Amino acid sequence: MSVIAISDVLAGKFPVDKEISVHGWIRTRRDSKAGISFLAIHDGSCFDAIQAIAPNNLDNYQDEVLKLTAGAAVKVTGTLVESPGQGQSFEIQATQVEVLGLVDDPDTYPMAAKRHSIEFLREHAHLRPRTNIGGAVTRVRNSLAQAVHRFLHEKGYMWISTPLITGSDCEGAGEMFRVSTLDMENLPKTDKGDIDYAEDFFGKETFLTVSGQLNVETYCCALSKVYTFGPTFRAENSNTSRHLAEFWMVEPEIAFADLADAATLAEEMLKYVFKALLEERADDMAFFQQRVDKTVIDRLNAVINKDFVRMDYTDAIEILQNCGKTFENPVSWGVDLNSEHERYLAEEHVGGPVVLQNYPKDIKSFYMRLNDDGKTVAAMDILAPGIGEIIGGSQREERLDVLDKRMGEMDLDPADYSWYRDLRRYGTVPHSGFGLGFERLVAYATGMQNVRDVIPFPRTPNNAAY
RNA sequence: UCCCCUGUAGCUCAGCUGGUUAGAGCGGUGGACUGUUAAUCCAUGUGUCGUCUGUUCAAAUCAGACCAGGGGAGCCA
Repeated sequence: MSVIAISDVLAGKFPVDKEISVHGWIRTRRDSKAGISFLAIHDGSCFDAIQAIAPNNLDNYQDEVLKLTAGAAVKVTGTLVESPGQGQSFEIQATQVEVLGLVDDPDTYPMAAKRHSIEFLREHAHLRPRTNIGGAVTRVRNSLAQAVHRFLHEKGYMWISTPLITGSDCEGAGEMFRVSTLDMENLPKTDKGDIDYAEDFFGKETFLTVSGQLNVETYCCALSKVYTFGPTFRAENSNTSRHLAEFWMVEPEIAFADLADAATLAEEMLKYVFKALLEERADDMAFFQQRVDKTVIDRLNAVINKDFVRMDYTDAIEILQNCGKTFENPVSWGVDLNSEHERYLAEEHVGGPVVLQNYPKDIKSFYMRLNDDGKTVAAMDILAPGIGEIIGGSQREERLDVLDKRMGEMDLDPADYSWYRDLRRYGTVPHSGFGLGFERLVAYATGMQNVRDVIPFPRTPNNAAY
């Protein structure tokens, strides 16, 4: 039989006075001496639970219905009716309440019908999705992911499945996790006494990817408009509310495009996905507005309706130097901006997302295109109020001689990048792209303060439970 | 990795200038009441006081180490 979603029932997609069945988990049970019990049942399909009325003449009323507690699983069959009570439009007059699974110890069931701290929920990641906040985050995350794919698909971008296991130890974006099948208790050694990775699964050292960018550039230089959207891994010892060891990243790559094209695509994408979110998940967003961040909906609407400010790094330095504020870290041309600087620019000076671009070459990666001034590269960061850097991107260096020179300056061995260099040897073209940290996007869109609470099973230093 | 804060009942916390049987709210359980909305009212509290070591006649309370969580910083997405 097909299972009916509670979201469809509450949306009025089923005729009243007809029999239906719903499946789900009990949120609360309230008993009335009028001879009925009220069951609030949720199935995750929407924010709201549906109310079922269980009369005390059900066969299993005493033995089972009265034992239902938060978290128990049920199938309820009955007549869909318009609710005479306040707070819901429809409810089910149950003729049958089938108990699929009770909670064996309600006293210690972690997700009791009460407020919990966000940290407590995080430590019960397997039960967290049953809560209002866990369900809402999950639905918003899904809505945003689908909107990202839809937006890029409609724009003609092709989704490229770049590898998670990489043989290049030089992706240049942080510490990497090693992938190996060697016996760590008994490592094979070469004559020189080093670990012999020729004995390893791939016959060489391999790692989990820190970015799909270098790989997706190869497909960009063949299919023109491409993107990756998948997990990435960084073995950095980062303990912040903005970093994960395993996180998801959206990385579009556009051929025949400059930095401004990439910034435009990023801006259009953010506007598109936030608009889709507000339309698709009004119920969840109302919850976040009420309980998590009073400004979240206004903030998203501001992003949708305002043009992003674009600002050169050089101008940003001037603004920071002349703003009259004293920063812990002094500002001068050539320094990398700190959180406090980025926050001032996005939150106070602009009051919205800002595209910072054309950074000094010395603080950016080798593959970013050198500008004509010889001092800066065509790189951009999009800074969002409250969360900081949400997007990082650049125009890629397409000139082989300049690329080689930059690699030389940064002590990188061109031999390690032979296939990447080939793209510049065989029909090279200007191209640009960016990376969007998906968890940061979800955090920004919900008002959640910590990316660990917007990914189902967060991976952070010392934490890989579940 | 660095700085700061925290770790007491299923959960959120109080207690901590060391001193008899460690408390409250919520949850749960029992009852009352009610077409109820995490309802209301009454009753119900034996928990390695994060772990280990030390100081002391005496440690939840003081000290040290360690572990865990949070906030900030750095790295970045």
